[in-house]
Amino acid sequence: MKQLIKNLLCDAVFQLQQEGVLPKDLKLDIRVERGRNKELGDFACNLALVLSKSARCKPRDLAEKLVQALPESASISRIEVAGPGFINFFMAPAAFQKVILAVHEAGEAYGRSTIGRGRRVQVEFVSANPTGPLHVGHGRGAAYGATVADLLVAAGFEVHREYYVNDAGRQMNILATSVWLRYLELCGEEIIFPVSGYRGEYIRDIGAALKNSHGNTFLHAAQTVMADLPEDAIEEGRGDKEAHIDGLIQRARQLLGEQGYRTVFNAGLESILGDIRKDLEEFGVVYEEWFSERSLVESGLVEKTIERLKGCGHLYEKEGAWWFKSTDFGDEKDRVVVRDNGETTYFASDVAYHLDKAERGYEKVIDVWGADHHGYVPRVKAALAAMGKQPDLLDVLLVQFANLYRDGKKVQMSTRSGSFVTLRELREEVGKDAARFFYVMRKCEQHMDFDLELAKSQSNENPVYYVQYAHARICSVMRQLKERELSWNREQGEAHLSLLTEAHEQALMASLARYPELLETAALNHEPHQVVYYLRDLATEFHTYYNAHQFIVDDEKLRNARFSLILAVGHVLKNALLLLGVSAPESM
RNA sequence: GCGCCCGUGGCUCAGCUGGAUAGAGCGUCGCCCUCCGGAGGCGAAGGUCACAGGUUCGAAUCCUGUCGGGCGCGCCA
Repeated sequence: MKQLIKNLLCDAVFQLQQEGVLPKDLKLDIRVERGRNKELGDFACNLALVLSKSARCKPRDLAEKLVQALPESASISRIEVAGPGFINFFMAPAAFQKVILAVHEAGEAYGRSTIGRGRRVQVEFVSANPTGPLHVGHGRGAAYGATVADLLVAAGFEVHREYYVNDAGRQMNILATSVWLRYLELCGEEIIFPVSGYRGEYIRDIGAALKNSHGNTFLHAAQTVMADLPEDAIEEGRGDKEAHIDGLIQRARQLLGEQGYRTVFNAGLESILGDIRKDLEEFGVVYEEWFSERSLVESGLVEKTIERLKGCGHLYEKEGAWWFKSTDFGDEKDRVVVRDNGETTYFASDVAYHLDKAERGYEKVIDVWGADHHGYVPRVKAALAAMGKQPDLLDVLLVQFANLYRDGKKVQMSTRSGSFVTLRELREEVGKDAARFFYVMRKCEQHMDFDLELAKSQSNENPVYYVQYAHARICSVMRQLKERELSWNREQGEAHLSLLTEAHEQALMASLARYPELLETAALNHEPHQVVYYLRDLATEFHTYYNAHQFIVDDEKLRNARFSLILAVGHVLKNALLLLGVSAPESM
């Protein structure tokens, strides 16, 4: 409908250009908007205000001329000039009625578009270190990233969802060592667990599994393990916990050998990654690819990338380390890629990873990161630029933290004390539907307060239930129809849509017509929250209609027409809910 | 100190990329089924859009500054 109006306006502008009212060299960007309220029409256009300068006449006068020049259209019943020079369009009722046909025709595909024209987009999200279970902070990134990806699919893009697995580097070695130490404990050794180790209960479980599968293969006496290590910082102001843990890692490698160490390491990695995978799957989040950092290192791609940067003269050596001159590309300081001990940094892997992404031929690469990583954006873009890639290829979407509230009080969380709420616990407490819905309710750059009580409450305060209830209610009415031994006659209903003249019915049809546009903007702007707001609006309009009118009426034609409408509403509610990863129950 | 994000009714947030009287939900108050699920609906009260300038026909929206909150500024990942 928008497009129709745009076309008409385009014709009008062309005609005025012929008449010399408007200059010929216009850069046209015709914007058609939905009217704020019924009196201002269904659509409005500010074209006259925008063009008044180049036409050298008052906006209102130009608006009148444009209206005169507009071709006739059966879809439009009335056109008005209002306010400072807006052109308001009132659609003919029949134009909205067609929407119902479109919904039934397209079914689950209604609202989807081809605007993406099959262009390939990569979306990387969550990518949490596999050193422990996902917590509620990751949950928001998961829900947001998954929904953005699904929205892009709905908009006709070809989407590649990816999880970057940080399975290389120091943190993973700390994990492997932690697992080994717990294993040793289970073998009866007395271990003083390092301050910097991973202390979660799940590490013990992995250690136990390791003992089950490998017996005493990795057993070494505690004295041997702990001998001559830098002192740990168990007490305040003494020792060096970092040096201690690094010493332990070295010791593990020594005593276990390459083979054995790898086995312990993989036991930890696979267990935790498997858990994360399952967790996300249960959350309705799936990936095309789990991309391993280790594979990047082992394939030599990291090294190649460093050589490439060196070759371009973007690296220099200082104090034994190799630095990337990211300040040449807008970063605030240069970054180390190879440490003085010869190891490459996490950043080096990430540069290689993003180079790889850039060379895979995506139209767009989207990274969803926690907002605490925002300082990281300039250096990655700098690296892309240095390697001759378009930095704009990469869009980094930063997701702010979510604070949990219980009984009006903030739930304190800290990784250090291990007192963080996991995503799994959240799902178990409030359910997948509420969690997915609540997470995308706010735009991503907005700090979010996640009210646990509200998410759990089965009442009108809970927006998830409110929307789901609308869907269930429609299904219920349908069941009711059958109980009265009636059925919906689609053909008759669609033949008599002109009977839908009530204001509530008009409003619903207008909302259904708006859905495709909504999906499009939500997808292109990466704004799932738009869908949430739309859902609530549509549900409200339906509930209002429900309270005001009977659907199961004696007049057969009207009844079928009304069912055509509410079933269309049901379809759209379901489509939108599923897009958010929320179920659309038939009864509650 | 520097950088990024945020600041809209008591609370939580929208506001369609500069438009016509700033909107929802919750909470508060008052109403509505002998009728398809009251997990619903209708109505009322409640706002200097943090503050001060600027850009223009027009600013909650763009620019500058101030104040307040969050986050980040490692040869950690």
